[in-house]
Order: sequence, then C-alpha cells, then structure tokens
Amino acid sequence: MFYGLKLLEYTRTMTAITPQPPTKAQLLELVAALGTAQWQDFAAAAARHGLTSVQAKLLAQLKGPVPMRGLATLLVCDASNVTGIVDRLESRGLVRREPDPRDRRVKNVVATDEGLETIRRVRAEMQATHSALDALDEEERTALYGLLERLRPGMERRA
Amino acid sequence: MFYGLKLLEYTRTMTAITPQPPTKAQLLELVAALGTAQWQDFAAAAARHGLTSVQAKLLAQLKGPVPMRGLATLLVCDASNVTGIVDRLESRGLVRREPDPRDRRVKNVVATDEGLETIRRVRAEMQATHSALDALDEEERTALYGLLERLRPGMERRA
DNA sequence: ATGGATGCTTGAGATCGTCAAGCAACTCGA
DNA sequence: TCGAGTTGCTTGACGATCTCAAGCATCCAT
Repeated sequence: MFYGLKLLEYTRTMTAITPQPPTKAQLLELVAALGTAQWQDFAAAAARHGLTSVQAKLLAQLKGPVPMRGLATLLVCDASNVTGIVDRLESRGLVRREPDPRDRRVKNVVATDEGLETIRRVRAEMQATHSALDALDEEERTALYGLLERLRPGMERRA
Repeated sequence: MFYGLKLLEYTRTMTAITPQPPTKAQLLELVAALGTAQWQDFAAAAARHGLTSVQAKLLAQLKGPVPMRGLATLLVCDASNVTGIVDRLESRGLVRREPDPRDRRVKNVVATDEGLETIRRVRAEMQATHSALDALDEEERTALYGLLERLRPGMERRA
C-alpha cells in the first residue's frame, strides 16, 4: 500500500497519546455520527440549489454517460425509481437522456453543462465537511485516507 | 532471513514510491463512499426486521425518554414528520408515548423492550460494517478514532 | 389574567421507494 | 431464421418520508 509507512508512523504516535483503545461500539457510533453530519451538509448544500439530496446524489454520479440501469445499481434502488428522479432533473435542464448507439433499449443519462456546474458548487459549498477536513494537517489526512482505504474492502462486500 | 529480506524490500519500495498525500477531493469522495455503504448496510439490516431506515434511526436515538421535539432536532427534520414515524413504530409496539409529568404539552417517546431488542439486533447485523472494522487491529482503530474525533468539531458546527 | 411562545397533530402536496405489469429490443439456440 | 427467454425502461398503484401552513392545548412572562 502506498500509505503504509505514513500510516504506521501515525498509528504509533496516536497509540502513544491515547491510552484507552475505543470499543468497537464507540467507533461505530462515531463513524455513524460523522456520516450523518456529512449527509446533512450535502443535503443542505443541494437544497440551496433547489435539489433534493437524492437528485444531487444522482447528479454526482454523472462523470460520463450512464445508462438508467447503471444509475439504479449505483444508487442501490429499483430502476423504476430512477425514471422519476431523472425526469425531474431533465425537466430542469440539468441532465439529458441520450439514445445508446449500440443498444436501442438503453438510454444514457448525461449531465448538461449546467448540471455539472451545479454539482460542482454543491460539493464546494459543503462547509461543515470542508472545515472538518481543514482541521487535519497533511500527515493526518494521509493517515486517515490510508485507514479508510483499509475499511473499503470490507464495506463493499455485498452481504 | 527470508522475512527480513522481504521486509527490507517492502520498505525500499515504500520509500522509493513516496506516497502522494491524497487530495481533499479524494478524501471527500472516499468518506462519502464509506458513509453511503454504511447507510446501505444499516438500511438492509433494518429491513430484515421490517423497519425502514428512518424508523430504525429514530429507534436508535432512544436510550431514554425523548420528547417529540427532541427527536425532530436529532433527526434534523420537521416535528410533524416525527409524528408519523412514531405512529408507525408505536402501532408495532416498538415505542410508547408517555406524558411528561412536568409539561402536559410534551409527549416523551420511549422504546419498549421489544424496540430495544430490535435495534440491538439491527446494529449487530450490520455485517459489512463489522467486517470492515475487523480489518483493523487495535492500534489502527485507536488511530482512526482519534482522527475522527478531530473531525467532529468541524462537522458539528451549524452552517 | 392575557398575549405570545412552545409542543404536538392534522392535512395538503411533492418526492422517494418498491412491486407488478407492459412494451421494445436484444440474445441465443434449434 | 425464428421464437423463447432476457434485459432496459416506463407506467401505475401504493406506502413512507418530508415540508409547510394551520390548529389546539399548554406554558410563561408581564
């Protein structure tokens, strides 16, 4: 791993400073609290642009054309649900449905320029999240990234 | 000696490829991805007990009696919304509304024994989250906890 | 004691989410 | 080539979530 050394270093420091290791329950609770706070931050920023959090989340997936089915998979929901969300985004000119040249059943969703600009602003306006990350120096950010990277494989495993 | 050699090799590799600290955007994206995954994990566990994620989240707040208004604040939503959620939980015997002895306007929501048991199980059944945390040893968990603790003040600041 | 705040509920209206059903288009084997 | 099964998307029905405005009961402060 690329972040291995920095991580090891930081871990040792923290272990020296913090005598009592947290219980798994405590860690779980903290992770949940921060996740919730970040979601609220995201939802508030989206709302300032007249978007629901779900609409903003969908928009955030559109780095390129994505078929409806793909969006349903990314958002972990039924395909029929995506229809409505895209409908509302499209009626506001933030996304566009394009036919797929290789499969006429498929409709690819693409963010318009306005859509891209909007989601860019939403991300930039997540004040709480940005200020939280600003509290960490570069070494700490590197350590955090390394630790979170190690959590990913477990989290992504489908039960 | 075999292991020593391997270790030396590894160390040199790690030193040679100086880890680029992650950009703030990368870190943000990773945090968001893990937050989403944990929420999905929670929602799936709740669904196995016939609860929506919002119902489970409300239930998770009930360590003691909490007035409706307090729940609205905790869940960051309108008080009128809480009425419906509590209605549905109450009709299933998972929570109870009790009059407040000091203020007759207030109704305190309390989890029933069945409610407590249910939310306990939901937490225990978050397989992905538990297995992700199991990937960290005690030192790493301590380090992660410390880092997340430093994020908290920034996140909790109301914009 | 009364006017203004506070706590909760109700009703209207929009979004989100699932499921079942339907149509169009693709795939693959006989 | 043809037809059966699969896949992608939409529609409609229905329930849950969410906000806002309005209403009632209760508190609180003057």
